[in-house]
Amino acid sequence: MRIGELAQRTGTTTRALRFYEDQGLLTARRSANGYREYDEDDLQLVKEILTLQTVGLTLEETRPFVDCLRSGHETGDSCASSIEVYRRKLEEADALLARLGGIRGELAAKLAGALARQAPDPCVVPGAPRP
Amino acid sequence: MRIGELAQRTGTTTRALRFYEDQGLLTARRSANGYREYDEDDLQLVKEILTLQTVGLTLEETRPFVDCLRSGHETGDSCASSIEVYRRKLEEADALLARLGGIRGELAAKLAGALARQAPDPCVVPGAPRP
DNA sequence: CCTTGCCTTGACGCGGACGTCAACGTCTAG
DNA sequence: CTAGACGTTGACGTCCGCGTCAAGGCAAGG
Repeated sequence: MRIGELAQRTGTTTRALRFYEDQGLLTARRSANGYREYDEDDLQLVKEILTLQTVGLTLEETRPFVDCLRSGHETGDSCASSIEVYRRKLEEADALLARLGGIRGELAAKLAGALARQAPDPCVVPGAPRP
Repeated sequence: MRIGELAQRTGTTTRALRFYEDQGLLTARRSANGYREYDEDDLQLVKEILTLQTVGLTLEETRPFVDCLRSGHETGDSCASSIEVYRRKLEEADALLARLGGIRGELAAKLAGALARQAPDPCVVPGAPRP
């Protein structure tokens, strides 16, 4: 298949696919007229990349998975380096969750403080009919 | 005080302060030689900006707080528009936490799956002495 | 006088993942 | 023959919050 079809079947854009090629993640045979030609393996590879993107991996981080698929494994995460990336990203996610949770708390506190200052009466819920 | 001192007392850089000025968040009087001159109000204003940054607001989103301080209020969050920003960011944080939690779960599942495929024997912990 | 350290403006760089445009070749249907 | 849909490469734009020069002016100490 050509690039347009691959883009459509994977739900991405031709621009993205060419970009992946630039980054060395995707390679393409060329037909006589210079058009890129892809097969089912490429389809799987792109799907893998896109799936990994949705769970927060950068393109660089998908490289081990791509290499793993290229070296004949059935899944991209059959190799130790891929699993290592999973571990790292899991740690990153946990760290981010912790930070974000803290931030959420600070935000909530700031909001509460501002509301308290705005309406210093603690017994009346906002939306009082008469000032 | 001049820009270097302001930067030092707020824990930021002169470059950042000039950038804030570019964005219209900070204004400075000029002394005879063209140097920027700041007062204590500016110090508070910059501190407010930096604090808001740490809780995830973009510079653009700090603008209501800055305007609020400029219009004479004691705190930047004394105005309705600032409070509205708090609310929005709180919602954003919650949405992000939810997404990130989901992602974390997917990552954990992928890792577990990969490990299971790697060592199909569920009774032996990794690190077996003999293959 | 010279050096040092502060200040000025302006302009480009970065990371990430593409979008968008230019300017063109190619294939297919009518 | 021509229009339209597809493909090609290359290069610059986007967002954000500055960092990092470059190329100087200004003030104070020795």
